[in-house]
Parts: sequence; C-alpha cells; structure tokens
Amino acid sequence: MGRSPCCEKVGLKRGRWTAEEDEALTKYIQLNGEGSWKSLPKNAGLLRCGKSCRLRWINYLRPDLKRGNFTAQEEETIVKLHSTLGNRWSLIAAELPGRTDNEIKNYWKTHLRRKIYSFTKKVHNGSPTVEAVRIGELAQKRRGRTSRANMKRQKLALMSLGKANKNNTPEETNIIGQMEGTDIVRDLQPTDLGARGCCMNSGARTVDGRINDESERPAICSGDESCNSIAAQVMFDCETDVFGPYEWLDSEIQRLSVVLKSECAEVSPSGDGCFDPKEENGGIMVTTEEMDKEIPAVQETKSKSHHDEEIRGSCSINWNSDCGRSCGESQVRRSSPSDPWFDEGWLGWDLDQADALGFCSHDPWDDLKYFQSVHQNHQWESWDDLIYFQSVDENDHRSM
DNA sequence: AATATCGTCAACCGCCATTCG
DNA sequence: GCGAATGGCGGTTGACGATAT
Repeated sequence: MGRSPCCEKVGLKRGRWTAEEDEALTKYIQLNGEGSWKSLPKNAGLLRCGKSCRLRWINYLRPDLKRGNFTAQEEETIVKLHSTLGNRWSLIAAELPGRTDNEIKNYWKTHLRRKIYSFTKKVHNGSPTVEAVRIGELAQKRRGRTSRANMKRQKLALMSLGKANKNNTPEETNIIGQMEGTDIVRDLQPTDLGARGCCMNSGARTVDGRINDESERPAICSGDESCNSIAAQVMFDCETDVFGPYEWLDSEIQRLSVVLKSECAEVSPSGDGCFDPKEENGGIMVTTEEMDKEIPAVQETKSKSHHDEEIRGSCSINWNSDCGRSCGESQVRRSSPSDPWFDEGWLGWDLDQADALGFCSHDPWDDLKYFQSVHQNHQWESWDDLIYFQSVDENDHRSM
C-alpha cells in the first residue's frame, strides 16, 4: 500500500510564499512552537501543505538562519565534508550553523561543482592514457546567449553520442562540444562525463563501496598543507602557498592543467622526473593477472619520501591523506626495470613503518581492488588508470 | 530593443525511516 | 506486529533575473 499524501492538495496554494504567509507562519510557530506540521496550516490560517510550511520555516524563516554569501571557511568546510560524506547535505549542514541543507546543496551545485575539473579518458589500442582534461575554465561558462555556430556544434556532438538530452549539464554539453571530431568522443562512457579529479580528497562511497553519485563526485583539493594531489605535489610546494578565498580552487585547476599538458603519464613527486608510459622505455605495465595475485598482509615498504631522488623516474601515485601533513606522504610505487627492486613487484605499505616515516598509512591495494571491481571490463594497464581514482578515506583503510 | 541562454535558488516531489495508535 | 501518520532527506523543477548575441 502506497503512502498517503501528507495533505489534500486540492485548493492549497503553491509556489512562492508571500510576505503575509511568512508572517502568519512565523507568528504561529513563535506562539506554538514547531511540530504538528499537518495541522499547522489550518491552525495558522494558511492554505498551504504542512510539508510546505515546514520547509518554509526550516529553510527560510527560522530566526537562527545565517543569510548571505558563504565565507571561504564555510566553502572549504563544505568541500571537505562533501568529500567524506557525499551528498548527505543534512549532515554537512549540521556542521555549518545557520546554514540549511537546501542552501548548501544549492551552493554546491551552482558554485563549487562548477569549479571541478575532471579527466576524460581515451582508450586507444588497449592502452589507456589521460587524453584530455576538462579543467575549470571550461566549466566556467559565460552567461548569456550562445552563438548559433556553437549551439550547432554542441548539438551535433551530443547527437553523435546519443546524449543529447535535457539531463546534460552545461559543462557536459560544453566539453562534448570541445571534443567533437575526435575519437575521444566516441570512446567516452557516460560516467566519463562526470566529475573526476586527481585529488583523492573526494568521492563518498556507500556502505557497499559504490560511489554515491558519479556525477556528484567532488574532485577538489583544498590546496592547503594536507593536499596530496599529484598536481599539487608536482607544481608547487603546498606547504608554503597561501590562498585567498576561492584561489585554492583556481590554482588547483591551473596546476592540474599544466601537469597534463606535460604529456607525462606520471610525474615524480619532486617534480623533476617524468614517468614514460611506454613499456619499452621502462614504463609500468600491470596486468589484471598481477592484480589478482594474493596480496600479502604486510608488504615491505620501500617507498621513500616524495622528495627523495630515488623515486625519480618511477611511478608514484598519491592518495589523499587529508591527514594534516605535508603533501605527498601517501604513495605507492613501483620502480622501473632498471630499479633493483623491480622484480619484487608491487610495493605496499607497512603501516607501522609508514607512520614511523611520517607517512599516512593508506593501503593502496584496497583502491586497486576497488578500481578493478568497478571497472571490470577495463583492463588495468597503467597507473594512468588511477589518476582519476577515487578518494581513500583514511579511516576505512586504517581499519583494514 | 528583442531574443536566447544561463545561473541561481526557493519550492516541490517522492522515497525512506521512525513514531504512533 | 501491523499499518498509518509524520518527519526528514536528497533530487529535481521552474520562475526569474542577468547577460551575451
């Protein structure tokens, strides 16, 4: 049996609330308190649904609400909480006094998500590489009318993908238009159009490990001292940069852009090395068979500081730690064939040793397994596949 | 000046969990 | 224990103002 409606909708007013209605609702609640929403409209003399009254009070009329623009601190709080909680707006709102879940949700969708950069992937000859990155400036569309030529271009691109529907975000429409005429378009999967980023301070998962909402996945790195994104490591010393409001987002976007334009599959954490993805050049090729191997409970840790010269030329993938330490602590590494450790295979974490070294003790294996589980049809080829990988919640991995 | 498109956000919708009788 | 009532939450919609063409 379906649930009955909260109220009879016939004869009830809908749409925007008038000042008179607001006043009536406010007065009633001030006298009688919140609750009993079903009977409230009748008692307050309002031709509104009880649910509508509740929403109006909670989201707009409550005296403790803070109006006005979000501060930089609030914005950063939202991003960080969203990275761990996902779209649980009510929980996020609980950490921001005076802000409602609806307000935060809207702010995320209209302001913060726009700043997200994402990777798109190209699969060519079975060798995936990071082919294109949609960075923030692409998402920051101008307002106003679009030229006919651009409209046509975007429409054609969408039609070629069978994606021309009302659900396409402006960003999706834009990026598809940007890529029209390339095989990137042909190879894109729907989820590839979602937001993905290099910063691992992102991507809430459900209890069973699924991503809550691919399109909602945040990919924003705070740019502060806890930032561990590859871009952050490579392009700047995140221990010394100081950002003003919003600048941390913009600068992160800029850094990522530079990294990818370098055409390196990977760049050494110290920024002076570049990993060549070509196998004949000592690149890293990891097959799914390798991934299927039993993972030792405790693996020898041979990673060194990301400032260590020895890492240069090897593959280094960094997980966000958000642990408050400087960038680049959390890494997994596989050296090139010329490296004496190469034959020993994957290098994982000895958690105690990692801690002793001042690293964050994430277990990258869990992420590799997770990657495999959600991309079962995708053969693991290189670390590039993980560049857009999802966040690693520190607590999740400490509990493993 | 008219038009088309975009950005914003209040309000609505439907589902789910909890409470109540 | 069961079904209805209620509250809460997240996703979506649409009105409206801003802005480019």
